[in-house]
Amino acid sequence: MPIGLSTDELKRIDEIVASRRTVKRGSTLFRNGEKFSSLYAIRTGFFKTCVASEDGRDQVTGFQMAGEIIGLDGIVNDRHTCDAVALEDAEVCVMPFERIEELSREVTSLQRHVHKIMSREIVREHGVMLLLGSMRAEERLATFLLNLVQRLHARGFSQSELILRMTREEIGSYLGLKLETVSRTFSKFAEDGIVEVKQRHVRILKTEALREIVNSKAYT
Amino acid sequence: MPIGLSTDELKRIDEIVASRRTVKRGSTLFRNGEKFSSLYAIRTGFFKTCVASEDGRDQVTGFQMAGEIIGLDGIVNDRHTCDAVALEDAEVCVMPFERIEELSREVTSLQRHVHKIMSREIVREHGVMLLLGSMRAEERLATFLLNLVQRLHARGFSQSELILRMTREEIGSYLGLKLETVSRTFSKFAEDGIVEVKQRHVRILKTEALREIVNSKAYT
DNA sequence: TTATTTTCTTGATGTACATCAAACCTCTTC
DNA sequence: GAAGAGGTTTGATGTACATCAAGAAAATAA
Repeated sequence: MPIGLSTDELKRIDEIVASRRTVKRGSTLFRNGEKFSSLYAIRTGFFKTCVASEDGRDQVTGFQMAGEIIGLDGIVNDRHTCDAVALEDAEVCVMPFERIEELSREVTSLQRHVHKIMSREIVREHGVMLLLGSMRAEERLATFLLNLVQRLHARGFSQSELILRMTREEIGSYLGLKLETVSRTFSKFAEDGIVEVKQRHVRILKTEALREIVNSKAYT
Repeated sequence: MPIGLSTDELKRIDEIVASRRTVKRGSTLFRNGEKFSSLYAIRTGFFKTCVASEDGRDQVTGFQMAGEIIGLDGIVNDRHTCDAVALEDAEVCVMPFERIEELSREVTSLQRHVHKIMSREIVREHGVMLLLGSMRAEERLATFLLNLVQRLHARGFSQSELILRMTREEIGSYLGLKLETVSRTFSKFAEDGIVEVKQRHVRILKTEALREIVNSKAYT
């Protein structure tokens, strides 16, 4: 979280965290319809967020990892509008939103930070809309892999190796594809020598090739 | 904008508006890459926002009408990441973001309001992701029409009649479809007696039928 | 360990939508 | 008014992905 704050400011921001909470793999941090009270900063673990339509359709709206904030959806209506499910055992910091608002009235840099987090999420979703609205299966999966590995790398993990914490079906839901298509596209990438895939373990052999796939002029 | 504020608070919020700006049909309010400085409240007119990928693909991320706020995308990086184009002559209130932040440090209700606006946009985009990720063409167009007419109705317009301010291609981009598919789907709805379509003029004859299409159990 | 479930892969087939193409309509501009 | 451009409709055809299905591999439980 920290970005050029004085030690005093940092201390105050620490006060935001009311408590910690652990979430077992497979259980939810919050659920659609539940009362909103806090934002959550992920300390460890991996989450997915998903929305459901009235008729039971499901859409994964994002995957979140350590250092990222979830719960922003709840602010508008004081109720959460999606589910946050832990894909591996996780620990989060509980940050009561009231306290965030209170403190960000006093600490300008925190106020700015909160705004940026929300704006970042809006921009991220623009990217997903672009992906869902105009990309082909290979481009979607390539984009997904590059994004994931980039975020992991920023956290000190490998640039080329990653373990997927989600199923093919969850990847498919996020990318607007069926799990079979996700699987086939992985196989295609493997055949082409772009990645090595062994179940959830993925090794990227040719990052550049993935980038080219993303920027392929195909599909005007 | 107003929601249970004291007259004093309202007066202060008025101070936010630095100026008004008119945007001619077809020209941009802001553009990807431009320096971010202000949010804009639409007074009159109709906008689309769109993002572009590096390889020139285009995706309409939303259509905005009177009373709605655009520009939130610019907050993260101090630069806009999408284009806002007027689809008809428009007038907006220019609200310097610095001033918004300043004032929302003092006026709690404004702070809350700003947070809600951003959260609402996040939730809206979740809905679009669901649409793009899991709906068929008819469901997408039905959802689109219902959403548009509902927002217009909230502004005092008809529940059943509307004039589209955007082309079939722009609708298609927003819905992840080609313009031909949008056109065909309109024709299909017309054949089924659900709507009357004459170019940009649309009259909804059976709102309920549209709702059923949206909630069709088809496509698990 | 074995049993059971969940997840993943791969093949055969089907379909919704894209693409290509031509004609028509509407609005603008001169 | 004529001429042109942009937008829309509709048909014929193609294709990317979904669906259906079956078997293999892991993960989890007994």
